[in-house]
Amino acid sequence: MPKEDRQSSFETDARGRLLEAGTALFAERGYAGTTVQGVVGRAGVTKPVLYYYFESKAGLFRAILDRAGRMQEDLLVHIMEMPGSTLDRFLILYRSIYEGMAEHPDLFRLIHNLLFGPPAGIPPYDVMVFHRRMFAAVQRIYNEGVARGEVVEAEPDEVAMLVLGLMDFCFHHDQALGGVPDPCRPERLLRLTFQGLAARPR
Amino acid sequence: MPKEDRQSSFETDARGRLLEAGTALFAERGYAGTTVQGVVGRAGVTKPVLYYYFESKAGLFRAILDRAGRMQEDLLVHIMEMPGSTLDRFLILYRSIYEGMAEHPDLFRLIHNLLFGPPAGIPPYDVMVFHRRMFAAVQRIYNEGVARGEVVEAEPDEVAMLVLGLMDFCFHHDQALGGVPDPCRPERLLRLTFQGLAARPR
DNA sequence: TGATTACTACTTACCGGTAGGTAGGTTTTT
DNA sequence: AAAAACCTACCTACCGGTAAGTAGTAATCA
Repeated sequence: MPKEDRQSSFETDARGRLLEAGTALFAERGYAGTTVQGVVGRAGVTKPVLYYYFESKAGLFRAILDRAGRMQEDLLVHIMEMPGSTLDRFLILYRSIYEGMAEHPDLFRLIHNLLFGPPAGIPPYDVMVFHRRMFAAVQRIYNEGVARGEVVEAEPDEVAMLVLGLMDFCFHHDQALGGVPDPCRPERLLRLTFQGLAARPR
Repeated sequence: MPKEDRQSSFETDARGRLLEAGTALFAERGYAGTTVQGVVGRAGVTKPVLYYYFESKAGLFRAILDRAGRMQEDLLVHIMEMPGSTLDRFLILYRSIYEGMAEHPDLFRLIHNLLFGPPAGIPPYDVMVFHRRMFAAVQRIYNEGVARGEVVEAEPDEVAMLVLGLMDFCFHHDQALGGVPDPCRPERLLRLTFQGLAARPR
């Protein structure tokens, strides 16, 4: 048995490569479209190694998402501590996300595909937590902005949809058309949107 | 052989039910996650009937998307003829889309999932046409608005991302959380955004 | 007009291939 | 030596797809 499921200890070579290969293939082909054969082939190990570290294909999937969830939490904690105006903080959020994307592109694509792709056919997993965490963060930033009088009072829920929808769509656009993932576009769009959100001085 | 592929003639019972069942299952489980067995089971026919009307699982998939493409074209032609201010026309666009969603929910979910879901694992098909058609329509509406001085000059490309990203995100939100698909939310968000887009009178 | 032919729309029964998963032995590390 | 890390060889279940045959009906022909 793998050492107490190795939740936080060092990744062995094989285990880490399986996580990486699984992330890449799940992101590229979806869960159902990914074969165990393909994952172990890409990881350069044999099949039973996967079943040794993760009890099943679904287990590998869960392990990948669990790790991603921890990463997202860390990222958001870090962002929520940043000072600045509401717009500044949203821009920091965007930039951090884009940095994360640059560092772990496959992982971000995977989450994105899970959130926006077909709902069934994957092992039971609350993928919506990723969404809810982002929503909560955006709402909190906006509410603090309202308290300081920086932005107009609006349904925080709807502002969050605007801010996140914009970013997700840019992300999707970047990776659908395999061009350059311009990190400035969401910023420009956000500024554009903010001209309607920011409290206008009389 | 089925009469000249029946592109436009009457749908037999079996053929129509296969299209419907395929749409529902592809939308729910994705292409790879959908089995031919499942489709024919839902359609209430036997397996070779699928291969009789469509040459393969991929053929059924293509037939569904081809039909959807024609429907989208018709819808957009109809919308582009509508008069009104830029905001009005965008609102009409939103409402038409939401009406289409109410009428063919599975079909819209399928397209949405294909556009935003994992890229590989489906038969070769230019799913991006759905995207491009919407983009072109929004850009045209906006450009006409610019010409009439109704809206500020901005990259039409970026405005389209704003307008479509907003709607897609609302759509996604509606169907991810299985609640009521409030057709007014995208309208409210659009108005919110327009306060920054509309040319402000001096 | 009745018999024959021909076609559409299906059915039952079945492939070959491959999916996820495992039994059990072997090497490597501690 | 004992535990951990891995391999070869294999199993069962089910996948997409097909061969071959048939009920029902429309067209053809003597």
